[in-house]
Amino acid sequence: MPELPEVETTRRALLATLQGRRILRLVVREPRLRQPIPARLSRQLAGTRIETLERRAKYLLLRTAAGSALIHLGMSGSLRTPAPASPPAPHDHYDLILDNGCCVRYRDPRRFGLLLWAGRHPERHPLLRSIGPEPFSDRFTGEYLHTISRTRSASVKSLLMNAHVVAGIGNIYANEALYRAAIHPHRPARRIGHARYTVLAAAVRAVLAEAIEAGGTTLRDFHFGAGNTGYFRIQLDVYDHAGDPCPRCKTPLRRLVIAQRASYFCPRCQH
DNA sequence: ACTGGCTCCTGAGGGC
DNA sequence: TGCCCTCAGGAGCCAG
Repeated sequence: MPELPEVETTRRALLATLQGRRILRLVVREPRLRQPIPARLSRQLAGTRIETLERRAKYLLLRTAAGSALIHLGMSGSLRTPAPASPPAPHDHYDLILDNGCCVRYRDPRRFGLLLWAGRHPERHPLLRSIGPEPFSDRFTGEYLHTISRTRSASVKSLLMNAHVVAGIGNIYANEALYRAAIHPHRPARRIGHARYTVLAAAVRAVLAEAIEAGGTTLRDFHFGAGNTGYFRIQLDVYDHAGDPCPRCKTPLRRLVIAQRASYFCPRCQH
């Protein structure tokens, strides 16, 4: 499941392939993603030059001279550069064909992803407009979390996973960051003080940075992965480890469902 | 203004 | 071995 580190790794892997190239055409085999791929998108992209590939939250922004396309990988999406002339596999929904013959191919079995046109000011697009600060930005601090949480009754884990509060933190890294910060996922957000939020903000950045770093080391597999999903994982301390001993204190880790999401934590370390 | 529940979809994995 | 059922998850949307 692509979280922010996987999206960032995809961006880095594809940047050199895409930057400065002209798009010959977009080939759509299956437009039915979470929203349909707009019929006019092929026309909007054809012939235009790619300026850069950026990331905002878990969205990729393909910036071209004509405007930006918005790409989301959903739950099971991946972008890869298949070997020349390799036929599309099942769930390969679209290809971006470049002027040097390169092809960037999107695969997404569950079709939760998106490919949309966002025009010349993608930051104003409804899907991007109200997203919170990036975890690596100066705005994302303990003070920010403390301030925004004063009036909220939701759990701290729900707060972390709320894209309007902070961009790009999914279930896996929310669990891992809370474990590192020794905060119980179910604790009401308003009942956490400034100092602990500072620890949490640092933990969020650390766990994401490590995962991006790990992604960098697996870039080759990620590009051309034959048969594998293309995703990677850092060593996760708690996620999907219910019953295993806590790495810190050996107490068996527990699983709890919070807001429909599996939550893993150490009942002794986290409070 | 928030919050939790629902929804899209398919593949993996457990149980029998 | 094989079938069936459940579950997983990103995030927009909706109702309360």
